[in-house]
Amino acid sequence: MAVTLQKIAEEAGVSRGTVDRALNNRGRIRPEVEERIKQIAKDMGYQPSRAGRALAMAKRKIKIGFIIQSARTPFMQLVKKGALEAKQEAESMGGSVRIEEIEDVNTAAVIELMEEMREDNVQGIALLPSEDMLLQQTIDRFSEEYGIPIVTFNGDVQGTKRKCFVGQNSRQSGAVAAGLMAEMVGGTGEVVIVSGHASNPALQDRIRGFQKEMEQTYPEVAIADIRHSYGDDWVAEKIVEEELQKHPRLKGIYITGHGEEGVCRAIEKAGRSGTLKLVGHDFLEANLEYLKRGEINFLIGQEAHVQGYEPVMILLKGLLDGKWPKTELQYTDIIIKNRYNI
Amino acid sequence: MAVTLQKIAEEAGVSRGTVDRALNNRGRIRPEVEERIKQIAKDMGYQPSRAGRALAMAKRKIKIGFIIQSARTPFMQLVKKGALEAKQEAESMGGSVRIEEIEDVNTAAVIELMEEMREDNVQGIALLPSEDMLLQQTIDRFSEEYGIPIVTFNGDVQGTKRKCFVGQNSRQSGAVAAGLMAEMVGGTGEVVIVSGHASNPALQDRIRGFQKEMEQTYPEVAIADIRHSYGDDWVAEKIVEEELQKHPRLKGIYITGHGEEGVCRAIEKAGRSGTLKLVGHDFLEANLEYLKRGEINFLIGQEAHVQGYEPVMILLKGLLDGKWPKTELQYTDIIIKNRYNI
DNA sequence: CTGAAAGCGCTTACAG
DNA sequence: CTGAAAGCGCTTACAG
Repeated sequence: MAVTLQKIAEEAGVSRGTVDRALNNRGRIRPEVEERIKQIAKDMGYQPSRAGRALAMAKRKIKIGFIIQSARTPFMQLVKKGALEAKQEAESMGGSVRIEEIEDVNTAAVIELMEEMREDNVQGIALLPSEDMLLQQTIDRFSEEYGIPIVTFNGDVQGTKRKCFVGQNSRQSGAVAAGLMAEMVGGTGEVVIVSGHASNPALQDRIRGFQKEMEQTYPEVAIADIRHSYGDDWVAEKIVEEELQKHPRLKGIYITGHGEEGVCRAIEKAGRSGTLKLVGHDFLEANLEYLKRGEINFLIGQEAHVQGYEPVMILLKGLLDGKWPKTELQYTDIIIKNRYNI
Repeated sequence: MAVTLQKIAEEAGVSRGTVDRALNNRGRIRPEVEERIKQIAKDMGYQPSRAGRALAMAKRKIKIGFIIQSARTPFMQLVKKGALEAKQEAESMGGSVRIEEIEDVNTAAVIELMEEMREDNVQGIALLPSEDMLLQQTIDRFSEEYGIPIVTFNGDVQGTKRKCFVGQNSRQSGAVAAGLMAEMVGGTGEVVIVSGHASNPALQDRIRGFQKEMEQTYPEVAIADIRHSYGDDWVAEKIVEEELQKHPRLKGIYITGHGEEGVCRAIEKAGRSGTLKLVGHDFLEANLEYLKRGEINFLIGQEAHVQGYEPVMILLKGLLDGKWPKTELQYTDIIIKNRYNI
C-alpha cells in the first residue's frame, strides 16, 4: 500500500540503493538523477518506514549516553524514570542507552563519563550540565570534532554547540507563580520569597520572573523580602519565623524550591495554616502531601519525566532519521496543580 | 547484542518458528517445549523488537478506524490533529489509519461508519460515542462477535465491552474549578455556574464536582444559581446580565463549557472586568485570548491532542503486541492554565 | 507438533 | 556513479 523505496526505484528505473542514496543525501550519485528521484518520491508521497529503518540500523546499533547529576534527589529519580522508559523504547527499536548517575554536582565526573562513553562508541549524549568553562568546551569538542551530538536537560549551557535543551523556562514559571499568588491575595498585600541556593541560576530566574510580573501587573502586591534557605529546612523554618515577626500582615510566601518542609513547619507552629498562601515548585512526594493537606495552595511542576524521556528520544530520532528539533530550546510545559488535580 | 528469537532458538535447540509459537502462544507446540522455551527467554531477558515485529506485520497491514462526532468544533479539530499525528506514526510503522468525521452528533452515522469499516477490514476502531442503546449494542457486537476492539475517547459509554476510554474525569475537573474559584474569592461569597446543554453528561459531571467540593471544603462559598446557555453566546450574555442584577455582590462565575464569549461580553458591558473572577474550560483560541487579556482567570484543559493520539496508539500497540492498558479508564491530565503558562 | 524459507522496508559493504 | 546482495528481527504460509 504505502510507497516504498522499491516502488520508487521501479518508477525511476533505478535500483533501491540508488534511491536510498538520493533520498538520504549519501553522495556518490549523479546530481540530476538525485533530483529526479527526489521529485518522484515527493510526487508519490513517500514516507520512510521507521520500522524498516530501525531494523536495518540495528546492525549499526545506535548507542546513546545519559548522564544525571545530583542523582540522589527525588526529582532526579523521576527524570531517571523517564530516561529508563525511553531506554526501553529505544531498545525495542534496536538502540541501546547507557544511563550514568553522579551523586552530587561534579563537573569533572561528567567530563570523565563523556570521554568514557566516547571510547565506548556512544553516538549521542544527553546530560545535565553545570556552569563550568571546561564542560562547555568539552561539549563543543564533542559536537564539533567528534560529531557526537549533545542534548542538555534540566539545566542549559547557553552559547555552546549542544543540539538543544529540554527543560523548564524558569523565568516564565516564576511569572506563573506570581499570577497564582496575586489571585490568592486579592491583588494586594505583602508577600515574601523563600529561595534555595543564591547561586542556583534556575532559582534566580524564578525570582526574577516573579518579581517582574508583580511589578508590571500587580503593583499593589509588595515583595517584602527575598531570603535564601540554601536548601536547609531548619534555616527555612527560622527565616519564616523571622518574617512572620517582621511582617505581621504577611499574606503569602513563594517558595522557589527547597526548604518547603521548614516553611510549612514554621507556619503550622505560628498557627497560620490556611490563612497564609503558599506557592511552591516541583511535584515531590513531600510537596504533594502538603498540597493535599492544603498547606501549600499551588505547586508548579517541571515534568521531570519528560526531561528524562525526551532527550533520549530526540537523540534517537536525530541519529536514526537525521531529524533534529527546529528550535534549540525545548521548553517543557509549566504545570499547575492544586489539591484536586494531583 | 540484544537477545533475539534466533539466539533463543539456538539456546533451546529448536527453530525460530518454534520459539515464536511458544512465546506468542500460537498453539501447535508441545506444552513442555513451550514451557522450556518461555523459561529460557525469560532467563535470557528477551525483549521483542518492535521494529522487527512491525516490519513483519507490515504484510498483514494493521488498519485502524477513527470516528469523530461534532467534527466542526474547534475542540474536535484539536482532537483530529492528535489523531493525524498518530496516523503518521502508525503509517511509518506499517499500519494505516482511516479518520472519519461526522459534523454533528449522529449515532446512526457512527454505526454506519463502523459497519463500513468492518467491511473494509478495519481491525480496531476508536470513536467518540453518544448515549444511545443501539450504539452500545453495536460496540458490544464488534468487541465480542467480530473481535474488533473499540476504544472510546472524549466521552465514554460505561458498561459496554469497549477496551478502554481515553478522556477527562469531568467530575474531578469540576472539583479543580471549585478549588481555583474558592482561592480567588477568598473562600467566601457568592458565585454562579453558567453551563451549556443541560443534557450533556460531561457538563453535568463538572457541575456536580464543583458543587460537591464547595459544599465539603468551602462551605462559605455559596452557589447562588446554576444556569444553562445551551451553547448560545447571546443566551449566555442575557443570563449573566440577569445574574449580575439578582446578585449584586457576585464574586465569580464558573463556566462549565460553551458560551464564554457571551459571558465575557456581559461582564465587560457591566464594567466588572477583572473584579469578577472567571474559571472556564478548554483551550480554544477564543478562550485563550480572554485568558491572556485577564478576562478569564483560569482555564482548565482537556488535552484534546492526547484524546486523538492515544486511542490510535493504544489500538496499534494492542493489535501489534497484544498489550492493552491495564486500566479501563485512561484519564487524561487535568491542566490548569493562567495567563502565564499558555 | 516442528522446521525451513520467504518477505516486511530499509541500510550497508562490495563489485563494477 | 550505480547495481546486486546480504542482513536487521520478526511473522506467516507451507511442508512434513
